[in-house]
Amino acid sequence: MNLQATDMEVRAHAEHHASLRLWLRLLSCTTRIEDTIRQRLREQFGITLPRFDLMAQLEREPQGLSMSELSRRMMVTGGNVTSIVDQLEKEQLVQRQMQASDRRSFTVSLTEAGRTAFAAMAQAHEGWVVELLAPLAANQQEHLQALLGTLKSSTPTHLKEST
Amino acid sequence: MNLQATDMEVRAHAEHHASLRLWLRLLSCTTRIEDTIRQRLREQFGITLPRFDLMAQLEREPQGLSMSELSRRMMVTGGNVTSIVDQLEKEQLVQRQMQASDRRSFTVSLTEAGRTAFAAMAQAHEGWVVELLAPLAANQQEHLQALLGTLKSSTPTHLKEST
DNA sequence: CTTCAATATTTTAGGTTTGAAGTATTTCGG
DNA sequence: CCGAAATACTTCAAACCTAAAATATTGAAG
Repeated sequence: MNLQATDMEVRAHAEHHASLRLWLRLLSCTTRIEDTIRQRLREQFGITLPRFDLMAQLEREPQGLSMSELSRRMMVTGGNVTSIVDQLEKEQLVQRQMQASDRRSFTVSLTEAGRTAFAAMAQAHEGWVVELLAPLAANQQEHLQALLGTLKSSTPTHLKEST
Repeated sequence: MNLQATDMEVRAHAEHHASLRLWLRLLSCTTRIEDTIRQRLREQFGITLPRFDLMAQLEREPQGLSMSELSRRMMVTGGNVTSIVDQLEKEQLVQRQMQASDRRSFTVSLTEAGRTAFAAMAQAHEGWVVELLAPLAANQQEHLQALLGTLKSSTPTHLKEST
C-alpha cells in the first residue's frame, strides 16, 4: 500500500465520520424544533402534533383527501392514519364522505368546526416556526433550503413531499 | 399606512412562508433518512432504531451511563429509557450495575455480547449514513453542518447533543 | 361471467413515546 | 437529628407508529 492510498483511506474515514456527525446534528435540530412545537400545541391548544399535521394536510385540499393519499403525504402507515382520523372524527373536526364511484374509498375533509379551529392553530404554528428558525438570517435559510433540496432529490423516493 | 410599510409587510409574509417551507423540508429530509435506516436495521439486524440508538450511546461510554444521562442524550423521557433498557437487558445486550455511592442510581453498559453485536451494526449504519448523505459533496456537507450549528446554538436548549 | 390480481381501508400485535403520578433515596437547612 | 425539597428511577394510561394479516371492492383476463 503506497502513501497515496493511505491518504485516501484516511480522508475517506474522516469524511465518513463527518457524515455521521452531520446526520446526528440534522436529527437533533429537527427533534428539538419538533418537540417545542409539540409541547406548545399541547399546552396552548390541547392537540397533538400528528392530529395537527393531518388537519394541515386537509386544510390545503378543501375537496378532501383519501386515506391512502393522507398516508402518503404524512409519510406514515395507513393503519396510523385510520386511528388519527377516528380520533378527529369523534371530535367532529373532520368527516368521512363516501364516494359514489368507488365503495372501497372515501374522502376525509375538515368540518366547519375543524376549519375554524385549525385557522387559529396554524397562525400560532407559523409564528413558532419563524421564531425557531430565526437564528438563521433569510439568506442562510435560502441556502439551507437549497442544500436540503439537493439532499431530498436524490434520496430513495419513498414518499412525496407536499410542498 | 404608507408604501414602505406595505412593502415590509409583504416581505415579512413572504419570509414567514419561506420559513414554513424550510421547516417542512427539514422535517421530510430527516424523516426519510430515518425511515430508511429504521427499515434496514430491522431487515438486516432484526433490531429497532431506538434500541440501536441506546446501544450507540453506551458504546461511546465504556464505563456506562445512568438512566437520566441516557434520557438526556437520547432526548426522550425517562420512562421511555426504562422500557428500552428492559428489553435490551432481557436480550442480554446491556446490563444494569448498582452503584455503591447512590442506591437510587445505577449505570447501564453494554455486555460483551452487546459490544460484539453493536460493532457489526454500527459499521453498516455508518455506511448507510454516508450513502444517504452522498447527494451532497463534502464541502456542501460542511456548509450544512455549519448552518445547522447556527440553528442549534440558539434553539431552546432542552437537551444536549453528545457530539 | 368468473376468477384472480390489484387497490383501499381496517384490524391486530408489538414497540415506542409522552406526561404525569408514584416510590425510594439523598441532601440540606434548621 | 428531622423534615422538606430535590433527585433517580419506575409505573401508568393514552396516543402514536409500524409491519403484517384480514376484509371488501374493483378491474381485467380468459
